[in-house]
Amino acid sequence: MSCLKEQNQRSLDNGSETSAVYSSENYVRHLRTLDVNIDSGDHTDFSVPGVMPHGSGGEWSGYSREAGSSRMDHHCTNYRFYPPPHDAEPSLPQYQFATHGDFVLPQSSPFHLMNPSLANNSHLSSLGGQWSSEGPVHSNMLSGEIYDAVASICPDSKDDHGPESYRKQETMAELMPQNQMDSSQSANGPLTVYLQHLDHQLGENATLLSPTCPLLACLPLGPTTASFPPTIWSSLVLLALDTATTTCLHPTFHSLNGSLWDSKSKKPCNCTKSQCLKLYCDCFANGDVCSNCNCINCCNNNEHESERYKAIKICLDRNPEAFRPKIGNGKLGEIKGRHNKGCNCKRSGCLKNYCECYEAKIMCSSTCKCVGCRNYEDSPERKTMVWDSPDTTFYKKAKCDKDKCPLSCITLDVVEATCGCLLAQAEEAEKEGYMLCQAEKMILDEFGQCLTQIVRSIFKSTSS
DNA sequence: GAGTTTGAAACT
DNA sequence: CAGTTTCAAACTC
Repeated sequence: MSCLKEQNQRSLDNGSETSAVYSSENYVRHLRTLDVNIDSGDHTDFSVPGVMPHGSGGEWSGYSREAGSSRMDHHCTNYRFYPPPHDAEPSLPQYQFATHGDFVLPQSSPFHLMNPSLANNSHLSSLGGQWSSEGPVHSNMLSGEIYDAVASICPDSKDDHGPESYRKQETMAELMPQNQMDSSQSANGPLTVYLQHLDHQLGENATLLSPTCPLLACLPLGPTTASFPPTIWSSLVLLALDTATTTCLHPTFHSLNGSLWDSKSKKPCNCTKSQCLKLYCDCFANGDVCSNCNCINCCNNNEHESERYKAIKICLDRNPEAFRPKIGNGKLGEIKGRHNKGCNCKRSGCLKNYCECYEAKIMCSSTCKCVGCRNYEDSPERKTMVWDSPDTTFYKKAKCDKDKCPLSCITLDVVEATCGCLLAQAEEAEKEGYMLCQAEKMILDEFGQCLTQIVRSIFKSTSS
């Protein structure tokens, strides 16, 4: 525990990019090496050491200690992560050290947490390292991994976690005594209320984890897994979500409770046919709701939450990285980045704003598949570009924007490290058998300490 | 401002 | 996965 905390602390201190991760994607990658088909159609379920399937209609296939094999049951779409049994020797090459670039957690997007497919793919991680038999190490997590990590803390992987127990599992609201629920809501603040409101809005049409309360249902709650108080789980997840959504993971993101960014500065869209619910719409693609736009039949607003979330889910199902910023960050301190996907320009020479690289004021890279590109380092045309000099508007603007937003130092690493600290605190509280209120206080205290350090860093960076 | 061009996203 | 269609922004006149 202390090691974990130290590690996260280091990450907070220096924003290290590499840290220990036991993630679902690593697990899935490993499964691929075992020729286990985990991407067969709409229904994906698998059963492997340490993984607890859950969902409706699925037969619990469990972990075969004898064979150590994986079996597919194509009935449900969800799975859960649990630490592998202590007596299960890691027969697999294990993997812990993962690096990744930036990712995006769309504004008010519970789907990242709810949709395990996000954890199945995307974000390449390097392999290597050792299996952590004592459970997962939570650090440097992606949003999907936060879900997995939260689920994986639960040390209880007994056989009584079959589908039946999950089917019978009540939602948090049903599970908790009313007084606890109330205090939980007030403690978790508007985000909880908002998400519950969303759950309610989605109702039976929701294609998420639970027909009743999708977000809350993704938590490992239930009569037989109650070793951890429900409010802790919810606090952790919601806190992680809240933390992520209120930081600068994406420059255009707005927090649920208000905008860190001036939405008025957002460029208005002019969509006519997409209802602003497809990635054609820049607002939607950037995780923004439309405001002051010129769009027609817009559904990308708070009045159409349900449609909006369904659209988000469709996009994420199609491409888990759909809302990832197209321009990845460069190295620390650099202004320029790199187009994650690369452009495919054919006629513009990548010297017009049709080109996403050019539009982002960056050079094309090996990732691009453009034809006749003139947007490269030594291109004569590029050398005359207005944004090529540090004295140009672009550079001035970039610096200005950075100065304007001291929160830009809240990087993904910092968010992840914070989440890691909170999870570590939760683990410790559980281990020590603290009462619910004590555990909550510990986590909140930890969060306060994290925030203090972040604020210190901000003051440090802005004063220098 | 209307029409054209362009390339990303969506679809088949 | 490649080809085609749809879409909205960028561009031109």
